[in-house]
Amino acid sequence: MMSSALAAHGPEDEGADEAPVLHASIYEELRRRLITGKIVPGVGLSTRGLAAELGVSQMPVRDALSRLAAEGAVEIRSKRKIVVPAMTPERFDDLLHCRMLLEPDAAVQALPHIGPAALRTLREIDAGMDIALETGDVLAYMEGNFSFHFQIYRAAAHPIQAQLIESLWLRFGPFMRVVYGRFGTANLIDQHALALEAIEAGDAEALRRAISGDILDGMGLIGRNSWAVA
Amino acid sequence: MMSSALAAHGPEDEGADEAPVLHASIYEELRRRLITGKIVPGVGLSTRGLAAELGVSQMPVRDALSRLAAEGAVEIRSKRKIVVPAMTPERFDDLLHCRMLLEPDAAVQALPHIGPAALRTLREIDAGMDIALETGDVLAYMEGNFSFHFQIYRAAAHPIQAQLIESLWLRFGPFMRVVYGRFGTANLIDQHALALEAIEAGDAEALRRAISGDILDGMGLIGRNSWAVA
DNA sequence: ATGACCAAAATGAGATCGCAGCTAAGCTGG
DNA sequence: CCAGCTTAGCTGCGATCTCATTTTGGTCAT
Repeated sequence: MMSSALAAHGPEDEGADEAPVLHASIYEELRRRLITGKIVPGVGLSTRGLAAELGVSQMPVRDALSRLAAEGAVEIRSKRKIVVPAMTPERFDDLLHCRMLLEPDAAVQALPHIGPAALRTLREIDAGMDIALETGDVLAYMEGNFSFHFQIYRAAAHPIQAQLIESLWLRFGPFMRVVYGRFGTANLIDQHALALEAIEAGDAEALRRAISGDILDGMGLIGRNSWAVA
Repeated sequence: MMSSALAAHGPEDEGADEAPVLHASIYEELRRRLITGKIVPGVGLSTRGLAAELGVSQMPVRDALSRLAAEGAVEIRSKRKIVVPAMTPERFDDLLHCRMLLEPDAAVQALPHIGPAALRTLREIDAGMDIALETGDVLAYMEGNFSFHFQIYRAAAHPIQAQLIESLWLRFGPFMRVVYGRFGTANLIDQHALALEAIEAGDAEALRRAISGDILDGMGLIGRNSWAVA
């Protein structure tokens, strides 16, 4: 049962030795579910439940959840409860603030390292997102969005910075899923076109503005008023 | 045997329920050792060894190491080795870059929330650091430095940002220990005085400059040439 | 009908055991 | 005496079991 889910074993950050470690696979799978919003805030995760669902024992699940807890993606509340933290206005501000600090800069740092091949990949991802927008496929849109941004960020020679940004996405992914699910993806503009132009032109400042705009647009869409979801 | 080490159970980030969870204690203990540089890069950690040393079984140690690995503090070499990653010029640049992005801003954000009591605490910490500098107590100096910075950062209402910064300190702590141990602490100037003045005056820009200067001074001391340590 | 309380199910944490892989010491054959 | 191989001891990973505690559902008293 788990084979299908874990087969999509996303590219590892460190391209080192790829040992088929089970807990790493579980971690990747859960991380994917969080970033793409397959797991929404408030749901209770249980080691036994996930273990049964993925066909392994509790142990790898525990390791994976432990890692996710360290990254703030899940919260091991008091005792006997592991939940995806609910979004609050303060938390949202915090996340948005950090994103604005790290992501535009990461894009600018990456700019010199984006070659023609990477640019082509970016265009493909963007095209896929357009389709997802039209068909209203929220999951595909979020996956594409993630791929687009990190295709850029990972091009920079700053893996730690990229990792920090990832941990941010891990935290707001579940929440954005809820937002998109409520508002739909119809209103979303394709902010990536500006970024692509800036990359092609090699214009660092334009790229910075494009990424900043994308972040503010995507997260600003929420309006700071709709916190009923918890 | 572990009781003495684990008794110093640093204040948890989330001031929630303080459940005496064993793996959390182990995590705190190891984290403290890393930030204060008690564990130097390159040493091989083993779950069984640490478990025996701390008087627990492998499991809590595994959880703790798993968390630390997630934060990049330790590296689980796919085959049978857990090590503290060695510092490289690229890694160092990456870390320094991230610090400069996050920390000065965090200090500025925190400025309005630093009351008289917190300021007094900061002065006490600074005084302790002066003593540590004179006596050449590297460990006390690093502990004080950590306390000083995070007393500021944690005052801001941005726990996520503070957590990101912590993960950065976790990564360069072991390395700085080696550097201080080699160069001594005699050359270190007390950059914190400027920060204290800025805080007292409520001058955001001065505080930003002070923190930036402190980071560049402390890490720039290395000179980018002394990478023989591995 | 409602609220308090108790017991059973469920959960996370920890311990113990077994496994596969690597390392290094020790042995054997030349 | 040295080169090459074998083997025994670590290693981290995963499974299974136990336990204390929390949660929850149902029941009984008011």
